[in-house]
Amino acid sequence: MKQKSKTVPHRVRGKRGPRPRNSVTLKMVAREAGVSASTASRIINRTVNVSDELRLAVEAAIAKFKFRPNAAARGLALGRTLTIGVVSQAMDSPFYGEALVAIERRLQPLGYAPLFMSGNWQEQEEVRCMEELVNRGVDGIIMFAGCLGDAALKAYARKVPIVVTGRLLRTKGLFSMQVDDRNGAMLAMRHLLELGHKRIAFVTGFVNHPDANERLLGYKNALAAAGIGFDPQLVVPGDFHEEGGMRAVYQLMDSGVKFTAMFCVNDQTAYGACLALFRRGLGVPKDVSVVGFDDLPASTYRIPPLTCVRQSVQQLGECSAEAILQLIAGRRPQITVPAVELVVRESTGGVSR
Amino acid sequence: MKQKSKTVPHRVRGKRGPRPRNSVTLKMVAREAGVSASTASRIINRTVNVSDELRLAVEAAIAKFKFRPNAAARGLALGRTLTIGVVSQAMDSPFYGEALVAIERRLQPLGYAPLFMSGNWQEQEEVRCMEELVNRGVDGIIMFAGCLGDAALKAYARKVPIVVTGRLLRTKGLFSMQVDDRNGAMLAMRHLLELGHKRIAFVTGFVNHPDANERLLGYKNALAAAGIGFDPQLVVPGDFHEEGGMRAVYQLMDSGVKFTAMFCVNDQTAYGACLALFRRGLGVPKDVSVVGFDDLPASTYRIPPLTCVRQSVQQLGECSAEAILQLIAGRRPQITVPAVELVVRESTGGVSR
DNA sequence: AGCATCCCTGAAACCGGTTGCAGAACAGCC
DNA sequence: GGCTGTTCTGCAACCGGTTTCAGGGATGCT
Repeated sequence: MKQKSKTVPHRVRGKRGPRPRNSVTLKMVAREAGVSASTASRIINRTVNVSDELRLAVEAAIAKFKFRPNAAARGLALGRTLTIGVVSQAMDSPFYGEALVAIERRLQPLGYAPLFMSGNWQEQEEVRCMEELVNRGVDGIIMFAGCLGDAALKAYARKVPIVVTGRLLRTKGLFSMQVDDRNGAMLAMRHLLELGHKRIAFVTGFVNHPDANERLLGYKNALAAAGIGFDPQLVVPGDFHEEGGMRAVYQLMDSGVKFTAMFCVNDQTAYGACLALFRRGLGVPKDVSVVGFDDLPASTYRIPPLTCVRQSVQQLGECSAEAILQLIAGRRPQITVPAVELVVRESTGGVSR
Repeated sequence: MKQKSKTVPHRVRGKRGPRPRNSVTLKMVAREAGVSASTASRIINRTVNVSDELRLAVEAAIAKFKFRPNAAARGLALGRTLTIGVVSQAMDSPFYGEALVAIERRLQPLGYAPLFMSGNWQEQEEVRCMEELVNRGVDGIIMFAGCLGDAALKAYARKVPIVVTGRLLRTKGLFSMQVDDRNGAMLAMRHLLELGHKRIAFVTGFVNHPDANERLLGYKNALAAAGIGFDPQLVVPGDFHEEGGMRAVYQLMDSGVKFTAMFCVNDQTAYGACLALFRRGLGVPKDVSVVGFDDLPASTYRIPPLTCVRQSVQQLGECSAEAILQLIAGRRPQITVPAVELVVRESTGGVSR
């Protein structure tokens, strides 16, 4: 009768794998040092005390082979990948660049690496990013704004810690932070009002974008506080980019509305607005004062340098990195959101006509 | 006598691991579908033909559980992580942003995700990035410029495919591409010369930066071709940023050298130069013509819009992504480096004084 | 019927780490 | 010496996939 071979162990494969594995493994280091892999691992991670002799031997072997533990294996064993997913909307936007750098800098000394992905302001793409990040087993996710629904976000938060900006949300495993857009807008408006402007246009962003809405609210509040009536004709749509700013100016001027100042939903919009004014022969701030929002690095070097509301994107990045770390550590983040402030430069002046 | 317990199998641990593993595993899917993990794996990867019945069962189970394979485990088993490391110098630089987006877009449909890290123009940091990326087992690395030595780069290329820009190097597993800086500089200079400028300043970058050197060479060649003597006083150092451009203008003007046009090593330098000229009461292009290099998105919206040499950073990103994919596939990349071209806008004009 | 093939499928080895458990070595104390 | 405690170390299980190998069933051919 043929014997069942169930219990016969497999022959060890001679060589395998689609690609040559030329990297140094823990086992090789351990053998070189004359210890077992477990001991070597413990020495590397300082999990327990080990005799000096062995420790030195292992360290020597590590140095000799330039051994660096395989991140995938470690991630698999530990259930942590030392990776933080970061979903921004467009990495080429000067707005996000700063934040990403700040995150990277904060994370790097702790061994964490950021994995950046772009949502491009499309819910579907944001979902793709989130799924991908979860599959890759990131230890946490930082999400900048975005159109993903609150409910979906909360669902993800049950699988992995999440820090989100641009909205306020309370759930376990999620921390949200929002800059004070409304207050920022009021700072800008108060500045223009103090300069004597009464006809102030507002170039907004996409319809229903929360940031834009908040800033519009600040615009209205400031007008009301100054006793100036709200004129819907002075509010025109933009797209958060230069093009939108240009179109907005053309639309305003073509409609015949009078205005002596503009408050733009963000700096890029202001850049476009300035160019359109220039094209129509109007000077900034001689004929029209312009205020932006963000304080991008480039704003300092515009001609003229742009007056704007500063929200420190760098600080925002630092804070979100800090928050995700605390969330991962199981603590509830104690973070103060960076304040907005007005930076007066040379794109604003008194009323001249 | 006490029996040796070597052969007694360990008791299965009840629960372990520092964090709860709440994710769906292949095994769960397989059990649900009534097949083994091996079969499920094969179905997912389409490794072999499987009866329709089983395939449908497995697909149903996957859908039911929303199963997505754990990337770390897959990476460990396959030896590939579907991750491409990208070392840029500063992610907040508008220059790199575009390239990164292009890379992401090219890689995404293939399941690859880019892992971005910043070298900050420091050899030591670049080494850190490379080490980290290698440890993480990325399938390939794209490196933008940088100060890492050629020898070191070649050494890394023996462990992982590398695409590098900004230098020319030939080794196995490495592909390099360089935009034609010299030719670009000559385009810019020819334009200024044709406008009648004879006293043209050049604001360079860091000393010994290869790009800056190449562009300086183009500057000299163009002058020589036009029969104009080279005046070292017209060449001043910058730093590739706005600040450097400003300092350069001040230095030029304070030294009393006469010039009617400036060629700047990159757009950001030109922005700074324009601002400094503005500060000193000089108009662009009325008093001084300015040409940049890069054609950053912002250049279109400067006042006046900047004339510059365009190197399509986006194309550069696409090409490098394409190249690394081909390299990973074991082919030698067939890539044509994007050409440089002159984009004439409004920061250049005829000589007025 | 007898035998070689081919197609599917599952058990188990393997990727490269971490870690629970037990055993060895050694010290301290009665 | 005998016994208890520490401290250190190694075996082997485990993370969650992929893949080799062998075996069972169906089929083709003589």
